[in-house]
Amino acid sequence: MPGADEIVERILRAILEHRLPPGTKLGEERLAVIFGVSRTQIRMVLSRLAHDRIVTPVANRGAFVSSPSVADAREVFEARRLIEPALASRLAAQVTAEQVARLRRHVAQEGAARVAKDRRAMVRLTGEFHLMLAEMAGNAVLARTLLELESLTSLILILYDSPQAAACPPGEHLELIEAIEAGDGERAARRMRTHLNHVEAALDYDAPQVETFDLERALSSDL
Amino acid sequence: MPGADEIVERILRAILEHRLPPGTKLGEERLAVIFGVSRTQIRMVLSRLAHDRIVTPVANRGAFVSSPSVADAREVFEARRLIEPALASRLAAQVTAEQVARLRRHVAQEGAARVAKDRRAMVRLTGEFHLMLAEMAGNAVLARTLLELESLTSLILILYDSPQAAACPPGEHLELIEAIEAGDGERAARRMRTHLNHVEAALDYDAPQVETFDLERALSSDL
DNA sequence: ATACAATAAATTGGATCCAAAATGGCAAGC
DNA sequence: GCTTGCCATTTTGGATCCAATTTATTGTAT
Repeated sequence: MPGADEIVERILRAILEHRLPPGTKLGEERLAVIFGVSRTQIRMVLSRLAHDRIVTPVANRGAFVSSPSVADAREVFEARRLIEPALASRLAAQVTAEQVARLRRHVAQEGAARVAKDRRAMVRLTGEFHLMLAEMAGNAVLARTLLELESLTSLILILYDSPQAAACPPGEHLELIEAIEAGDGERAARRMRTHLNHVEAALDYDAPQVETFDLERALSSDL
Repeated sequence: MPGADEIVERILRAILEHRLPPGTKLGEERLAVIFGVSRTQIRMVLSRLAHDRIVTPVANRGAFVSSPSVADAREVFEARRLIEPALASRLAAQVTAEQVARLRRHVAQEGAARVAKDRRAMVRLTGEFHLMLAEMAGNAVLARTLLELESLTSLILILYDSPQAAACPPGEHLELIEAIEAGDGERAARRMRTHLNHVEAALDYDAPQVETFDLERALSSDL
């Protein structure tokens, strides 16, 4: 029987792995039996997720996985462009050989998932790469913020990414590691910035990929 | 009877105004009668605040207003140095005359509180100034993050600021506004950075002003 | 046959209740 | 007189219960 923190973790992980698309209803009783806890705990969990905008509560109707609007998406990427380049730069100044090795191993896994065409693993690993950088940079406050941003990014990708486009362009993580390993903070920051620009540029804000429950509501109000 | 969101707001405001020092016990029943709601709501509120590290839960003993460690404090200021200069720069590029007027009015209030030696108002107003900038910059995600950072800063000031030192050096907010009004993003970012450096430099990380419960725990582990 | 209305089922939102742990006071003993 | 151990009280942590709103279903009427 997991605690509230662990349940939050597992739901976030499910979102990061694209197992929970935007608009999914998170019924309290359902979750309670899934995790083997009481509804009270679940409501605690949903309250926290709602506080981080990962979940959107609708009065008397329950909590739904959020469907970030285009405006939300732009804000998330803007925030990431602020935080992550600075984080990469900081890491370049203090990175250890052991950390570089871990990053390289991780990127190797990404490559393996890519050739295996395991999209779920790919999405998870690319997301985890960014979180790994944040943890290594040694600022827990920012790492937590980035976990939130990464989760929202995951939802944004489902909504606005063209299905065949990779979550992160292939070689860019490796180039980033090289800049970090070389201790070149300026270059690392620049590469992170362009990397994030590429990810956002691959989105199509005009064509949401999934029928969001916003759409459903729009339809139902049409009757 | 306020909702959970409003109660969170009011507790955060109390922290920003230095009415809730670090280490204060937040008993559930106490809060429940204060806000005229049931304990269930309060536990929701405390759960959210704990999730943001504003409050620290101790098993079977209740929730306490957090006492950020020196390491925590450094991380908070590092995060603010990352976010706020970029925010100021962004605002400089899009600020309206009406917004500038609001900022000037706010700084005037700060000055009035200063001459009136109303420390509580001063602390609240200087904190609100930074939050106001974040809101005007038009990124809700970052504004929320900054509210969290500002609350933690408030606790840090109580713990490590020398009592007579002002929370923010007098003229710097005004200089910042001038740079923003001039549309000079580069200068605005630079001034914000030096401003935050001044605030942190005024701290004395070696001499906590209050007996934190971290200290108490250090003593009790001495027995 | 379709649309509408009424009723039944399910779900959320909130409060109350119960057990477990901790705190504080009290008495006994050193 | 001070410390130590025990018991009562308080408080947290969790689950259960109840009311209110919503959703689904069924029946009826046009």
